[in-house]
Amino acid sequence: MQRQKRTTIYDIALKLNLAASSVSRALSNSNKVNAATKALVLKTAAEMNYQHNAMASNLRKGNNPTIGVVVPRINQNFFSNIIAGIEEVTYKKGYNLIICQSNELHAREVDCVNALVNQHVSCIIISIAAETGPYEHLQQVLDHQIRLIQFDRVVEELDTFKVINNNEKASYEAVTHLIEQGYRRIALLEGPQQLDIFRHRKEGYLAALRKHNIPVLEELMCENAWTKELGAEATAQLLGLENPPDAIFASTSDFSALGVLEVATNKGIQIPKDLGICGYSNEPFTELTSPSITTIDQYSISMGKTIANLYFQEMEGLEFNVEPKIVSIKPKVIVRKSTQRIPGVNTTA
Amino acid sequence: MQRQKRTTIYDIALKLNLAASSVSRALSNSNKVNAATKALVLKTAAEMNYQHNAMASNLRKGNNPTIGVVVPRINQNFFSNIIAGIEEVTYKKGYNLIICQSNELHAREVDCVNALVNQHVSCIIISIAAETGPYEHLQQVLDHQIRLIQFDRVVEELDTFKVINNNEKASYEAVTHLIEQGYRRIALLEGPQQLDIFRHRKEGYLAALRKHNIPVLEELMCENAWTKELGAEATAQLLGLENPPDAIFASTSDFSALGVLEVATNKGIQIPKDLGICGYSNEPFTELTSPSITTIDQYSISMGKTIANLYFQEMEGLEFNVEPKIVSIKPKVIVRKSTQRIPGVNTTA
DNA sequence: AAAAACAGGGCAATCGATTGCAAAACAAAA
DNA sequence: TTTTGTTTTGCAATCGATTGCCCTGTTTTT
Repeated sequence: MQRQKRTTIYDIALKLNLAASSVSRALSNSNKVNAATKALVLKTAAEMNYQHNAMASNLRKGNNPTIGVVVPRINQNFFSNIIAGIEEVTYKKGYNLIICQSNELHAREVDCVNALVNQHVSCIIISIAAETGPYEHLQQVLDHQIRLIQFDRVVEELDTFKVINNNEKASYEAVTHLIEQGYRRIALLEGPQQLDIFRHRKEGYLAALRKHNIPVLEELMCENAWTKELGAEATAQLLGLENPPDAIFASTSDFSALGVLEVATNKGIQIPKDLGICGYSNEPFTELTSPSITTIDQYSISMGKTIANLYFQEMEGLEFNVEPKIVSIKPKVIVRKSTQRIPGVNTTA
Repeated sequence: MQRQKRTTIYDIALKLNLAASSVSRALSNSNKVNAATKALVLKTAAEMNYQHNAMASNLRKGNNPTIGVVVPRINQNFFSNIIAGIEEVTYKKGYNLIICQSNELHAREVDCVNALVNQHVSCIIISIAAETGPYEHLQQVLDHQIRLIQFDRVVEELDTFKVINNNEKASYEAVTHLIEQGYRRIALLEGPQQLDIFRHRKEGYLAALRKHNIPVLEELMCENAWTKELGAEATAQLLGLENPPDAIFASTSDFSALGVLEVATNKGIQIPKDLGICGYSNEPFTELTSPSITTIDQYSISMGKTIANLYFQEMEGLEFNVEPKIVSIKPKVIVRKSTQRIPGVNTTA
């Protein structure tokens, strides 16, 4: 494969009998070059089909206006919204976005992070995989003076910028809403407890129960029910109890809640009358099920923007050793039919 | 901001009293360097926290193992699945993925493409924006010897590799299914006709009607009904006709079909008995509505893989001027309740 | 008219890794 | 011991753009 050489500033310089430095200055619109020359260079560059070589430029300038993003799955509503939000901001700043997915695997996450460090990106934005492991790779990022922002699922011990949802608070409010609707035996579907977000959601659940003097029952808490299938399984089990729950809070995801809904519906259980269901994430489909599912919106697109802005406002070009900020976003409970037993009463917006 | 210098191969060379070239060879596992030295270099590199500089390397080697992807919207199910599929393949090949979204705007698409050309990416994968315009920017890509793969929404005139869905065929089959179910006055919700995909879908619709000797009625074809809102509007209008349709094929998207469903349901129309509804894309929610919506699956994740494989199998490292291939994928009609009037009869799978 | 300020442009080093070629070191063959 | 062959290593150019410094005219100031 013999690709013909691209036009470089030297080619332009040669043609115009100029020095490459002048061409470079003309192209970067420096004021150290005559307006006429500038125009000539620009014109010639266009004619010769010149394209700026970002690799060479970045190498010389020692910085790469690129941000790397590592998420568990690109095609998950929450994450693709986050990415869209980030892109919206980085695009305006002329930054590129390199995207990787860990597929929830720790080894792959490490791989992705290393590739990004090799690229000398300016910043790495990450939400860690469910399969956690040592976090040396993240420490490495910092050691290499690359900015690091963790979001949603974070390694708490690691002292970095973070953008998180106040999962505990959201969870607390969701459960409070259930209680206000008269539910008393509220089951919890938990996610993998090695992830902080799921621990926090559980804490919110427990806090709400305690606050209202409702006993916490071990039998009503199901570990690792974070897919539709696992949610369905857990539900089948819960509904088979001698004293089944009157509400299920699928704190893991709306998919899990969907599993709950299907099993319950198949059993002929009336929702919300006999069983309340609350999910998490405000996936688009929650509005469309029958009944529609109460859930928690995480403002994912705007969260993505917040993350990117954090970089540009607090980190770009500034000292490396500033005190990391932690931004906490309060998610919002979206009340829908799956939990509305008492028509008039609504939870706090 | 004074960031301390990163370790380079020169630093390692200095420390070990070697030449940089040897260090480079050791790190790239060349067989032109002694095993002992190799081990020593590797060890020292690790100790000194060395990280390979991809920018310098790519510059020297004159290639950038990176693929750029431009899509209208990152957070649209179809596209995020495509991206996930592409990533799956490129990750294994050690390629990076730069993602941009055009937001359906032509100017922004041009911007994104230019940025990718500047980066000297190896390949650009694109699905064009709804707001079309001149396609010089794509011609430019080819002029710069960068591989170009168009997918889904393509500029037909442009002679490049393409991965497309056989929209006409899919559409034909969907309408045929409607006819088999006894629907006779089938309305069509069209998308922007400057996009080839929507033209093809319309052709499939027309072909199916003709094939079954069903008259084509202008009043049953609605232009530009490709969002939920527009779909709803169009439906309201259609159902107000003296002779309303008995089925609506929302060839634009499932969102549009959702609009149809809502309006029809609100009017108390029985689905599928009095009105059949068919969407396009197999969005996850189509399974969840009541009734569930018949739609067309585009195998998006596997399509993403196909696209990436096309690059690696047909283009990477090969001659630039090979005859572009066009891969056509046949989407599949997913029959659900919104069109099943006759329980037994099913369409071809 | 001499001095100072400034505009415009060129020279050459630099960013960090790679690689063709040459040199050195060592082993094997004559 | 000399010659030939094979490893191993070093030298220096290269990829393409940027930038500090210097040089040459021209304009402004005194």
